[in-house]
Amino acid sequence: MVNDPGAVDATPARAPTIKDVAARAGVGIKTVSRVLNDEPNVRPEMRDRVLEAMASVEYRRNSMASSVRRRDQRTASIGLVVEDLANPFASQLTRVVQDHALRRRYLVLVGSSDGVAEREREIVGEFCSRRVDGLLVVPSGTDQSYLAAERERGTPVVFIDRPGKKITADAVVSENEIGVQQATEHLARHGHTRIGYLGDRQSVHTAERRLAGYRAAMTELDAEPDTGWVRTELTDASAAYRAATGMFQQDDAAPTAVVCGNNLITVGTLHALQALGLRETVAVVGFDDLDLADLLRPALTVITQDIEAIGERSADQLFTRLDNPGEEYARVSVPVRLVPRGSGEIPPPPHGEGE
Amino acid sequence: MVNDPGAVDATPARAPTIKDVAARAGVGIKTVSRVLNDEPNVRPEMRDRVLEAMASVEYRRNSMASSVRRRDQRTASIGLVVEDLANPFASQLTRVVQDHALRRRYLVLVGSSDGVAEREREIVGEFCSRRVDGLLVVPSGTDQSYLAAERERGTPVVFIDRPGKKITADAVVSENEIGVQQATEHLARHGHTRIGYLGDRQSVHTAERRLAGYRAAMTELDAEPDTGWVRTELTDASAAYRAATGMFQQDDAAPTAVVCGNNLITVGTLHALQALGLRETVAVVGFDDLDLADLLRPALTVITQDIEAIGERSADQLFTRLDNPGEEYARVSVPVRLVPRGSGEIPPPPHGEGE
DNA sequence: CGAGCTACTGACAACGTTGTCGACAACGTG
DNA sequence: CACGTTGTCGACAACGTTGTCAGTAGCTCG
Repeated sequence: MVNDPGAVDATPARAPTIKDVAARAGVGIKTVSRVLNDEPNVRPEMRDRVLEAMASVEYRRNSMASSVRRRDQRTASIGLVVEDLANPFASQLTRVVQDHALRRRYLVLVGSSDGVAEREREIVGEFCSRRVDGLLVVPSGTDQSYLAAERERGTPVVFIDRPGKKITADAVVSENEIGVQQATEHLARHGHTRIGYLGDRQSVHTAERRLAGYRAAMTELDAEPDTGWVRTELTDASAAYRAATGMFQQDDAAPTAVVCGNNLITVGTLHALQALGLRETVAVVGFDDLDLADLLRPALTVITQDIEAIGERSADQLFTRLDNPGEEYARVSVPVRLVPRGSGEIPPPPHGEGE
Repeated sequence: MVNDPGAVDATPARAPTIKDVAARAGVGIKTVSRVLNDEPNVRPEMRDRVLEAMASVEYRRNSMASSVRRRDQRTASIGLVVEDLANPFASQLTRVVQDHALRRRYLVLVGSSDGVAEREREIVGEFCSRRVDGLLVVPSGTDQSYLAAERERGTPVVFIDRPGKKITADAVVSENEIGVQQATEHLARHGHTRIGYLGDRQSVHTAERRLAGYRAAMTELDAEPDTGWVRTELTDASAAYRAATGMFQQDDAAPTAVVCGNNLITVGTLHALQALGLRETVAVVGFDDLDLADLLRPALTVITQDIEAIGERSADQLFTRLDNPGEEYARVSVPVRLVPRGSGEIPPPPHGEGE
């Protein structure tokens, strides 16, 4: 079918190379290369001839070939592995990282692991095969030791959102524990003692820290939580919906306030409260902001992570490590912020408390 | 495997090549290459030796070098240019495209143009310099003719969300006009005749189509809209907030329902209605879904784009064009869907209509 | 005038891979 | 046995670029 004689294919569809440019400008290929890389010792007249030739054939450097040949093999790209790019946290993070990388003329490759360890490895493998200069990873699963091999071969790694397991490396994390602790104390300050917590799988580092924050606050308040007030292992909104429904249907023992461990859980919980007609009765603080949080009634009180800072710090960390590899590994903590909007300031019902 | 923390610098941080693998396996480099590419005519015994050698040095193919040498220069990557990756529409689209690309073992590079034509060109240039096999572009500005050059050199282009200007090419777009027309008719069916419209810049193709849908519906309803009922050129939520505030403060001439041309405008409008205490009085239909739309009260009625379909169709379109370049350019229309949730079903106030 | 510099230029090797081709062995066929 | 065929393998060239180095011209300096 390719041998169709009728096919009009005058253009060989081949991209021009420095050879073409050199021929057209009547110079050697090295001179073209020099102009391309802004190297010194090129007569301005020559430079102009080359630039003109480049423009006339619409030359585009082949950066593949370039980085194969380069001494340092640098590709001016970094890889970012997130859980799910469709999640606002991930996409905003990606955007921030891209902007910071772009400032140094770096490109960012992104992949979604869906929280599956094997996918994470595949994506990392793919990135390394493209010889990214560094990796930013939101780690999943129980073992990131495989990254040590990549690091030894010259690809530094910075973990984001939670530290990698079975490996020491740079990490940029939010102050999860402090955030949830503050949220719980915030509810307590508004009169609550019966405070519940809904969280993700304890195997996820952030979830574990957040629950710890809740526990710390409760202990400090001398309010030993009822076992029915804490539910974990909630992996999505519908699981949270069911858990919240169960929690608030306990007639006598239901909490009067609840902290939600992440935004999916917040959404599920709000739906549950809506269905039970308790939206204006039960106080809610969510972890992670939501787009329309301030349009809800009552508007949603949240603990927000500083995504801007997380992205910036992790990109910076990676670039400094690229520049000087020998340094000690650092763990960077990024503060979180409580944003009161209404739902977290609902007082407990006036009638006497049980327990 | 190697748990020796004392062994430092045995490896000079150089990634192993097929040469290393070949030496270790005691075979020629070509045989390694054959194993790598699953080419036939390799004795199973040889294959095993090579695979073992690869594993023992943790070999990772250098796909840069590979695509430089390959006959077709294919890099197994495509470039996607969106307006802003932090926007849910863009990030969901990216996710869908990535999933579809991954199925064919393609990687997706993403860039945010911020709607700036020059940024778009820069990103496209960067992608082409990395020799992506194809481009998916949400076009900005008034001229995409520069892409013709890339196409002639073998990089096909598919436009998403709106067609490129000053160039004919494949495009995958939503049925914007029909969507807004249906939204307007939906409001009319619920008794409204005084229906307003808030839209983005008319220079944006989708915004232009959407306003056309509104106009078509209004004409069909014999309801010539008051000039105060249509505001365009709203570029962000705060502009929409001001426009909506102005629109609904016209005591006598205010509309009883409004269609919002995109999700930023919807957010601004909802804030304005909230501030004016009209949330439960004025009917609202938004274009594009919002994360918490169903948690609002009244829940938000929207026209949603089928992002899944858009991503899938555009990826498919690009891949078919990669496989057989000669085809006619196609414009694919993806249907939109009206999701009634409450805010679009609010009836007009009972007292007599003006006009 | 020659020696020694500096600025400039291009021929050529090299990067890690894939494409081409020829060598060689094992096989079936006549 | 001669012969072609098939399967297997590696030496080498080539991709588009950058690194090395030698060469040339023009200059200064003694």
